[in-house]
Amino acid sequence: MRGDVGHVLLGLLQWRPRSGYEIKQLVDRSTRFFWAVSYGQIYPELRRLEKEGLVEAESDPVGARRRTRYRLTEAGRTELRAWLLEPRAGYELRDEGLLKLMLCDALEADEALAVLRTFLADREAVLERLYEIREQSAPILRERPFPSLALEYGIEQHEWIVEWLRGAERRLERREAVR
Amino acid sequence: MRGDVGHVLLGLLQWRPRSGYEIKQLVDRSTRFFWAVSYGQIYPELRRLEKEGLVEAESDPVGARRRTRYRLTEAGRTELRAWLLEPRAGYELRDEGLLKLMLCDALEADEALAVLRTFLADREAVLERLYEIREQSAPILRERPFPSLALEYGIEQHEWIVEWLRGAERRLERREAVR
DNA sequence: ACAAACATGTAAAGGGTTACATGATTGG
DNA sequence: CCAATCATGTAACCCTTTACATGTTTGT
Repeated sequence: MRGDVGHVLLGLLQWRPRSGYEIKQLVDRSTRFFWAVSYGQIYPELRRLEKEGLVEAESDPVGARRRTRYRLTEAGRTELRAWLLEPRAGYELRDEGLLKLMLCDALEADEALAVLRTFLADREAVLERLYEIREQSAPILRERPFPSLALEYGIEQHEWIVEWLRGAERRLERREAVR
Repeated sequence: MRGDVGHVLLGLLQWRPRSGYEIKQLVDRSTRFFWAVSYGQIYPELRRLEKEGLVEAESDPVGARRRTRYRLTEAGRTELRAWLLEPRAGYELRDEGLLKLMLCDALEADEALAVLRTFLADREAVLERLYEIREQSAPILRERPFPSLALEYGIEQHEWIVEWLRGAERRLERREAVR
C-alpha cells in the first residue's frame, strides 16, 4: 500500500458501508482539514481494495441510478488495525499564511499588517466552518468518541491560532517590536 | 509562476545572495516546518528565476569548487512584494497522527492510548527541534522580526499541541469518556 | 588517507488535483 | 421543466520526492 488513501478509506468504512460518493462527502466534513482525498483517488482505490479483499462491494441502486456501497471485510479490519498501530505519525504542512508572514521583512509595517490580517481571516473562516460541522454532526459525534476528539482538537487549536494572531495583530498595530 | 517554489526562493534571497545549497540549508532550519523545498526544485527554479530577470547569478567559487550565488533584482523584489500582498493564504495539512486518532474507534482503549502516545512523541520531537533552532539562530533572529515571529508562532503552537495531547492522554488513561 | 561536508544537478517515479464526461433522480 | 444533487469515473497535468551522479574541500 503506497500512499495512505487506502487506509483512510478503510478507516472511514469502519462504522458502516458507504459508496464512493458518500465517502467523499464524509471526507469533506471530517478528514479534509488534515487529510484531503479527491474523487480521482477514491474510485480507483476502492476497486483496488476490493481486489485485495479488504472491502466487499454491494450493489445498492436507487431506481435506475446505480450505487455501489463498500463494506469492510475482516481482512480489511485487520489491516486497518495494523496500520493504526504502526508507530508512525507523519506530518506535512503547506501554510502560505505563515510562509508570507515569515517573509514580511520585505514590506512596510502597514503592508505586513495586511498580510497578517489575511492570515487571520483565513483561520477565522476555518474555525467557523468547524463550528458548523460540530453543530450539524452533533448526534453522530455523541456516538463516536474519537472523531469527536479529533474535532475538538481541531476547534480548540484553531481557537488558539486565532487568539495568537489577534495578539500579534495588536502588537503590529502599535508598531511594537514584534519580538 | 505556477507553484510557489519561486516565491519562496525570492523570499529567502531578500536578506542576502545565497547559493542553491545555502538556500536548502536555510529551508531546513526555517520554512521546512510549514513549506518544504527539495534540491530537485531549487536548482531548476533558480535558473528559471534568472531567465525571468528576478534574480542575478554571481559566480563565487571556493578554490576549484564552483559556487553560484543568486541575488534578488529590483524586479525580483517587486514580484516578491506583489505576491506577499495577494490576499490568499492557502493551507494544506497531512497529519497522520490526527488521522489515526480520529479512526481509533476501531481499537481497544489501550491500543488507542498507544496511538495517542505516538502522536504526542512526534510533536514533542518537533518542539525540541524548534527549541534547538531558536537557540542556534538567536543572533540572526534578533535582526529579523518576521522570521522571529514565525518561529515563535511555531514554538508556542507546538507547546499548545503537546499540552493538549497530554491532557487527552490523561483522560484516556483514566478511561474517561473522551468527550 | 578518509569521512564529512560543500556544491550542483537530473531522471524517474509517485502522488494528488483538476477538469471533464456521463447519466439518473429529486424538489421546486 | 429546470436546477441541484446523486453517482461514477478517467485522463491530463502538476508538483514533489527520491535516488543517483559527479566532483571539491576541509578537518581529523
